Amino acid sequence: MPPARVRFAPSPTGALHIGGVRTALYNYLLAKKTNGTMILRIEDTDQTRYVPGAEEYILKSLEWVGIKIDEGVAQGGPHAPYRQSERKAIYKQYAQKLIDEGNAYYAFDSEEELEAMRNRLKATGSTHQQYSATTRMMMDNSLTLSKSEVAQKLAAGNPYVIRLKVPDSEEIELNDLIRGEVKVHSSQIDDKVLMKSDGMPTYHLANVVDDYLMQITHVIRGEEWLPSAPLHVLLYRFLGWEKQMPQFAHLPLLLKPDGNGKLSKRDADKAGFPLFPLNWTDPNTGELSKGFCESGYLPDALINFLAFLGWNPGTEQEIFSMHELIDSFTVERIGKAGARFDILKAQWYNQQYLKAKPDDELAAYLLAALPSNSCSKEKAAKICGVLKERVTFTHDLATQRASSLKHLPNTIPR
RNA sequence: GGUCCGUUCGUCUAGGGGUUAGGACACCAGAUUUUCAUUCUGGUAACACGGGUUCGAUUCCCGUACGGACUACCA
Repeated sequence: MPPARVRFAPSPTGALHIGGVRTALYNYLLAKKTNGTMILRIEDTDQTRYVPGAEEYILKSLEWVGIKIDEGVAQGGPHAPYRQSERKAIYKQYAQKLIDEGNAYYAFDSEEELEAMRNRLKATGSTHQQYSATTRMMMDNSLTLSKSEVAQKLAAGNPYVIRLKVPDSEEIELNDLIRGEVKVHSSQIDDKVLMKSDGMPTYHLANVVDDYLMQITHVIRGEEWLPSAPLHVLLYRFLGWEKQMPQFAHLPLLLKPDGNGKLSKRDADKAGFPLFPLNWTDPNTGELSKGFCESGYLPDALINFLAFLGWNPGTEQEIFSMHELIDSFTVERIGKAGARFDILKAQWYNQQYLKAKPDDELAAYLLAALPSNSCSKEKAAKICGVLKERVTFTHDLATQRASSLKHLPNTIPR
């Protein structure tokens, strides 16, 4: 397989969800498997949702779990900048091209007008209330306005968005590596906003432009993007990039441990397990969310557990180092169905990894929990050597000490 | 509501037209361990339902049910 160029493209709106870590992991595994490149791109086109510190948090989290970035905001690369807010001019240019070639148009409708349109449609019993081929000619845009009216509005600085002109009747097909052929009729897709009135692109435009420019070969992302994938196919076509279009792989979602639905912060809190790699304090609410790291999980155990949520090697081996994962990974073996998040299994993995760790490595965890200089390195390693058989979390090394030690042979230091 | 996606033990999953449907977590029982933990052995437990196709379907096709995602100037 030729070297893959893949990207993980989170938006800095808060802590990195564990599902995002898995998405990053699968991307990383494919990159390393093919001797390819792992790219980190920050999708910060929504200024209203920007959360300070989130980008640094994402970087630190990926580093902690052992996902190394080849190109990205921190290390740069041939396609810099890797932050979308710094690439505004690029998107504008392609949006213009789409307009010039008749594949996109200016729309001046206010929020109230859009709302009114939806209500009107709803009243007639229409199944979907969309800005689309059936409604666009009733709206305030460069398709309905004369050339001079449009020029005038533009010159006057009236707020506008740029919308994609979706063909009214056409079957759009795409081949997903996980799901096979997926077909969607263009009448089901609305005239998505490509450029917002603040001059920023939406995800749809930015993602297609960047993936093309950065020569991405595989787009591995969450299933929530599957419905809009045909729209992206349309964009590749209109931009003349169909031949360079990356291959798509839409990952099944991580589900709640009990019942159904997307795994959320709330479920994690309820069940008493972390949902983020590292501790995260929301800068707005001041609320602290626990991380796997601070909860006593080892990064390689977490990775092993996560890899197996939706993927398996087809053998009966359960314990895989990152290196082994890279060796045996293929996108073809990713499952189609969502996987429930079973924290008990994560704990089992953690215990297995803890047991397998060298004593002196474990000693660092114990020492960190003890008052400084209260215990020598050698002594700590010895204690860990005995304790590691009976603990699940790194912090158990310190807390289990007193209660367990009295049952142990006298040969080890107290 | 509409569109799309999905469905094998409680959970993660292997498998695939003819199998005792395999493994792991969890659970239960026993053994080892001066208690606990570890370890070992064994056990309970699954092809959502209905129609086709076929000599034969859990596996292929079509429906149904159920679940999920999407349906923003959010990603």
